[in-house]
Amino acid sequence: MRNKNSDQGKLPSLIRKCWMRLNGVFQKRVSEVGLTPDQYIALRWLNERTPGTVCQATLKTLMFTDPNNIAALVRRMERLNLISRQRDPFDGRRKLVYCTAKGKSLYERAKVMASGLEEEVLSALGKDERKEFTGLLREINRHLHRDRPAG
Amino acid sequence: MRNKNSDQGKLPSLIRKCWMRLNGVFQKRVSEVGLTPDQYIALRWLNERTPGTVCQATLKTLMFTDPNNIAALVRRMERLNLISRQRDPFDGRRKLVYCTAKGKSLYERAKVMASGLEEEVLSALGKDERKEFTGLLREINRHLHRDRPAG
DNA sequence: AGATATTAGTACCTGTACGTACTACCTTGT
DNA sequence: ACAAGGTAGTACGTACAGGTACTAATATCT
Repeated sequence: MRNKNSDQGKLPSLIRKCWMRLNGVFQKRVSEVGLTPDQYIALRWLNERTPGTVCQATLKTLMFTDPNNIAALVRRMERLNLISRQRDPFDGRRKLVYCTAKGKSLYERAKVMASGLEEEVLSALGKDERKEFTGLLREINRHLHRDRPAG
Repeated sequence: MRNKNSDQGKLPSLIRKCWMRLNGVFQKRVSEVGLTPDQYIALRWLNERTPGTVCQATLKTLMFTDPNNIAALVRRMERLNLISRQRDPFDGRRKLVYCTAKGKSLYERAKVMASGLEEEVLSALGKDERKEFTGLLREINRHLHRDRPAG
């Protein structure tokens, strides 16, 4: 039973390593065209939604993060001229986010670079294992979504 | 075939969410005794190794991160009096890291708080699914470990 | 002994995660 | 019309991830 200590905290450690490595590979790919992973993800959503329908709160939901992080991300992207922002004329609280021509150009190039990454990662697994794995991830995510202890 | 857009980039997104939520729950637990997740992990290794045998490079390896992050982590922990550092008298390059009494005390309390988290997370899965899941994670980790594209 | 390479650690930079506290705006209730 | 509550966004602080560039100490080769 006593597995020495290399297996202590197996699951958090494994998921942490998995995420960090996956993000690292992803970052290396998209950084070749001058984007970070999150910038790429944000641009992807902006290019998949009708322009003028995405505000920062929408991005927050789509990207599973905080208003906080979105604000910082969007500010950096605006500084890099990847996106532009303006107040929603129909709701003065909202700031609509628009992808610039430069943003779209980098996104299209990054898409080529990044495409196939998921396939490569999953290529470590067999056909059946892929469905099994993503299914288990979803279950854990659902479970963690409800686990709000001692908030 | 066209799954709308909610499933775009499934795997990175799923692993990201899984890691972030897991870390979030973990953080809530250990923060109740005044530690961050990484501080807890560092203290765990320090308390499992013979004192005087752990330098920052060792921690780097154990925690799967950079000298960079270790330096910052260890500096914060030293400032909080959780650990102390001194040069290895036998190798002047190394800085040995020691857990203080305060660090050990917080670690012991956090261990109680944090223990059972993995069990709770895995409780989303059945007995057989657990082994399956951790096995698949290991495979992907091994695969990503070799995937060093366009470094 | 002296030049070179390797290893441990640091400093500085950007980017991301998340907490609290705050402003600006919309909506609702009285 | 005005107060109360909810929502969108910001500012500030701390912590973590990772890049480059640098110092210091050790090891090696000549």
